[in-house]
Formats: sequence, structure tokens, C-alpha cells
Amino acid sequence: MNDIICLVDCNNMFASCELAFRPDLRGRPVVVLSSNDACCIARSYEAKALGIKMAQPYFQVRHFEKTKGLIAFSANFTLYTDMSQRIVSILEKFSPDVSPYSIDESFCVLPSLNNMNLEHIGKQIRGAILKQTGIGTGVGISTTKTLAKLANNAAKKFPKSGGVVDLVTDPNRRERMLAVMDINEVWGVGKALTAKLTAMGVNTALDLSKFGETAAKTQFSVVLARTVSELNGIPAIPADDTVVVNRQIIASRSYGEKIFDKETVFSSIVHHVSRGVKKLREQGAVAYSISVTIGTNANSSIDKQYQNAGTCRTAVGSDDLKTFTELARKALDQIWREGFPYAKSGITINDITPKSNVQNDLFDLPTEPEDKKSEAVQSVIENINNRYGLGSAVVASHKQGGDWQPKSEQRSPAYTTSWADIPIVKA
DNA sequence: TCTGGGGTCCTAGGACCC
DNA sequence: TCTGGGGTCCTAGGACCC
Repeated sequence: MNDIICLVDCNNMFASCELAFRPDLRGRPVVVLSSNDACCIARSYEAKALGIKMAQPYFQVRHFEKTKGLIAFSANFTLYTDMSQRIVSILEKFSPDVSPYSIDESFCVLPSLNNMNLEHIGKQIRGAILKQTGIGTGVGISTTKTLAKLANNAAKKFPKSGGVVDLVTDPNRRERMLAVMDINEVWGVGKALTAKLTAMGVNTALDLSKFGETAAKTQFSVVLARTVSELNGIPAIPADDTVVVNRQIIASRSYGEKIFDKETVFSSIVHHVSRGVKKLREQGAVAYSISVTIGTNANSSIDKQYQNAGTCRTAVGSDDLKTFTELARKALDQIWREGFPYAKSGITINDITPKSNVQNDLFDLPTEPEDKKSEAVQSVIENINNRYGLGSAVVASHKQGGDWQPKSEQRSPAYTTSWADIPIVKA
């Protein structure tokens, strides 16, 4: 018998987190902004009703502050991550096998017992999360991840569902649901595929399920073939095999204002390298290459344009901050051009492998005392940064700070992770 | 004037090898 | 003038997701 897969997805996650601590704002349009207060990345129902789109630039909707009482928060990921972890612990009370898929959704395998009322369990899950965190969710239940995702979309689309759609108990319900869902609502079908498929007369999820796996594979790709299989209830996406090590680690930011100065750009890159290497070490991994990207604001019609990326490698896998900072410096030297109004920078760490996989071969040098020293220095730096915040201590001698930090002017307090910010209830 | 950031997987095509 | 065929590895870029 197939596993029963349940997808739990938070409604308007970031906006809901903010509202959970600001009940006084309920009923008002609320958005959460991306880094630099640039785009709307979460919207309350009321904000959606105003026609504000996902990732819409904030300057285009700011006028609603005056006319419609729109409230904007700068993104507060510390808060959202903490809330997300609370929700996962709630789910673990219902399922022995919870795999978080993103900050606002998790797949859970439900134990399959006879005569189990799946819809009832879905409602219990929703109720528990709402009661304990104040966040609304949708629940989709089926035998494949793709169907569970689609059922979840249907739960949100049709209020009559009460937020839970179960495709397991009544087998006919699958086909009825597929018939009313457009292909662009299917997980894995984006803009490009939607255009191609609709041109071929494939309009609904049901059409796609009948397209045929072979046709999908030959005319499109193995990815779409898997989707077709999953829509027919046959699992094709392998279970999450507890991959703890990322394939790549990215850290990038847009600047609060335009930067012309190389050393300021480098100081932003040093910051990104610190974040990236921290993540690499947390995963117990080493990496062999790092890319540095810099660029002007591609959306500007007046700025002189330049974008480029440079990559540097190390022959020996490393998780050393100093090593990667030096490599990043070299990469920046390769691509730097004077005289452009730089708007962003980033780094990508690639060729990552768990430390335990690295074998010392014939040509590897034995660990030198120098390496041990570097390791010790890095531990100290990490401790300082953990305690006082990233960037409090850095390795390379370079100009500190520089005016590149993104804007974040409307950040909410760290309600759940800082004693100083704990909300006070007046009763 | 003002347009985010962090990921995954797949594919095509070039380099290279025998 | 004629100019193999099959395989692997790597990389850049596309598509998609949240």
C-alpha cells in the first residue's frame, strides 16, 4: 500500500507571522518586504484583495498606505524561522515522518490505519497550528507529493473545503479535482511549460494526467514525465533521502545605495563569504570553488550597465574562512571594472561535499601546524560572531563596514527569540 | 527615483578520449 | 573530394520552486 502523504502549507506565512503579534492590525492590508524594502514577498488577504501581486515592487503600491491603510513590514526572517520550527514540532505530534520542504510548508507521511478519517485528521492539524501559533494553513492529502500539493491548492481555492482536501478516501474525487485545476497550478509546471502545453490543447491538470508519460518524456523531459505519473497517483518523486548537505550555498544582497568603491564592494563580499562559510561548516562540509558576482541595477534605464561573475578554486576541499576570503578577493580582482554604479554583489560556494567523504590521497599534504592555527583562529571568530552578530569579527584586513547595507526600515521586533522583545500582554 | 534572495535539477553542447 | 562513432566529463544556462 502506498504511503499517505499530507502537505501542510501556511497561508500568507510571513504576513501571518507579523499579524500573530499584532492582532490590532487584523483586517488591514499588510505586506512583508524583501531585502532593501524592495518587493512585496508576502501579502495578507486584504492586501491581495487590493490587487498587490507577489514580488511586486513596493514603490508601485506604496500609495495604498494613505488611501487604504496599507501596512508594510521589512522581512524579519529570525521570527519566521522560529515560527516555522514551532509548526514543524506540532506536525511531529501527528506524523512520525515530517520533511519540511520550505519555511512555510512540510510534507508528512500519515500512519495508515484502518477506518481512519483523513479529513478529520487534516482538520485537527489545522486546528492545532492555528491555536498554538495563530497561523492559518491548508492541508492536502493524497498518495503522491504532486497530488498532495494540488489538493492543497484546491483547499485554498475552494473555501467550501474547509481548508482540507483528501483525495484518498473517495477515489473519484481525484478526477473531479484535476478537471477544475489549470495546468499552471500543477507543481513543476511554470510559465514556459504552460505556454507550450496550452498551445497543444492541454489546459487542465486532468488533460496533463492523460497526456501520457512517454509522450511527456519524449516531447518534454523526464521531469514532466514524473509529474504526469504523480498526477495519476503513482509516486515518481523519490522520498526525501535526508540530504543534509546543500549542493550550493548562495549569499547575495542588493545595496542600500549605489557603490563605486572597490573596497566597499569587497567588504560586502567578505560579509557574504562569512555567511556562506558559516553555513558550510554547520553542514560539516567542505567545498572546492567559490564564485563572486557583482552587478549594476539591471532595471535602471539610466545607469551604465555591467554584470559579471568570476570563479576561483582550491585543490584541497576547504571550510576555512580565510581561504575562501582570499579566493573571493582573487575572483573580484578578475572581474572588477572601475566606474560603474554597483547595486549588488553575491557569492556562490560550489562543489560541496561532506567532510567525511574527503579522502586523503597520495598527494595530499599532511595537516600543517599552519592549518591548525587557522582552524583555531576561525573558532574564535565564530564564537565572537555567534555572540555579537555576524561581521563583528572578520579575517582579512580590509576596510570595515562601508555603506552597502540594504535598507530595512520597518523591521518588527524579534518577539520569539529575544528576551528584550517579548510582547507584553496587558490584561 | 525606487524591481529580493536562496535553492534544485536537467539539458545541450563543447572538450576530450579511445 | 572523401572526413567515424561512441563514450565521459564539465559547464553554462534554462526552468522551476518558495
